[in-house]
Amino acid sequence: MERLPKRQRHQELSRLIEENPFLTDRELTRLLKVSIQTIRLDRLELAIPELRERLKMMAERSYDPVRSLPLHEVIGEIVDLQLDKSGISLFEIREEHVFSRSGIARGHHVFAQANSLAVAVINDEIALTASADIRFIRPARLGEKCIAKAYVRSSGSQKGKAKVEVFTYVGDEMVFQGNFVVYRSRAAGGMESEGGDARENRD
Amino acid sequence: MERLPKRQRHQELSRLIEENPFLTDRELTRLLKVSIQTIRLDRLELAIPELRERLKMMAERSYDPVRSLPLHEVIGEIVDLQLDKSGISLFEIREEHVFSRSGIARGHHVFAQANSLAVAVINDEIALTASADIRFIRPARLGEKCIAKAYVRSSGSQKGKAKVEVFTYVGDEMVFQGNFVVYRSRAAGGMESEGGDARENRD
DNA sequence: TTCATATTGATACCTGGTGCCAAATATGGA
DNA sequence: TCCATATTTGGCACCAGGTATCAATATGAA
Repeated sequence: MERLPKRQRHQELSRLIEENPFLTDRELTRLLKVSIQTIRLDRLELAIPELRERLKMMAERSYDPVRSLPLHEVIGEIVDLQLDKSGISLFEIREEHVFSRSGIARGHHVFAQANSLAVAVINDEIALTASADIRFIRPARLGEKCIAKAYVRSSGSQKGKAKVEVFTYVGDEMVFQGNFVVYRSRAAGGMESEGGDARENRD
Repeated sequence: MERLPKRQRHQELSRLIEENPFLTDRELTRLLKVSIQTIRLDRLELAIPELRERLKMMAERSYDPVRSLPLHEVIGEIVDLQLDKSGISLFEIREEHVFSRSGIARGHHVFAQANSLAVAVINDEIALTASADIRFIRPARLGEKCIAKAYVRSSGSQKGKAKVEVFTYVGDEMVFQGNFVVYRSRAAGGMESEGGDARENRD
């Protein structure tokens, strides 16, 4: 029965569309040397939508305000949080975080994870980084999972500044260490801000 | 002649499509209470492409590997660069960078601009942030344009560590100040990396 | 009224498909 | 070899969301 050619074509078709979603069925006929009906049967079996649907999905994804604003979110996934005490977050170094030629993470991403966590761990309506003293112990590389641990060293309880120490590890190797001073305020005091902010660090 | 209704409709049409590019002409007829031909004449005059073209453009923009990985790029636009001496970059605080309730920029974005610039200003194949001592003088707010100025204080010429001082201003107010220590290396020395990286900070 | 601009209608045609049915063409096994 | 099944191809009607073009009406100002 030799089903392989068909399966191979399916693989090839999937690959082609994945690497260039802008291909029409007609263009695919030229690439795969089969009729346009076959292409369409194949797409049907593989549940690959037509060109226009693919473009629409891409447009929607890029238009989705949540997805299109990844920077807005807390960097890293917070897996443990004891307010005013400690917190842990995970962050995987992906393609978009590294220098492409070396696979080493750009420093601000590692910093962003630590900073997000330092702010999140403070139990107050407003929490803003005031200053930080940081060290990149060794580079974090593509694919590595960074575990950041934050400890509140002096909270000042209700107002003023809190000191938060953050250590980031890959496995048992420390890659980053930082001492953060975080402004905290329940009302519109401290710095020049108003509105509750600390809460949105926990979303 | 009362041309206003037409111009108003044009304005309204532009606004509607801008805020929802997924509208078909037929949906627009319902919103603007004119015939579909009028909608199409209007689009023609305003040079607004048809729905499918709009979706395709959006898909292409989001598919562009450079644009689709905004985190990968240097944060901020580098407007002046004298290698091993100084550099200036611009960065506008946008919706996606702030705490939504207060409109204050998350610290790591301001840091990212400074860090990107500190690394970019180093004229070497590899440049990685080793440590930094930073202060957030006052919060940067939505809509503000941050101007970061970096000065290389001690370059160590060929290898080792360089000190870079970065000051970020909004207008003439300083919002951030940081002292960066940047590893530099032409070969695979210094830290544990290889491959040329400094070059890609200038792309 | 008359003239110019705006708007609407109508029709043919386009791309990139879907859906369905039938025919042609492998392909493999008894 | 022949048959059954799988696979591929062809053909036709139809669809959305348009473009292009020509004609028919408003509408409003001089």
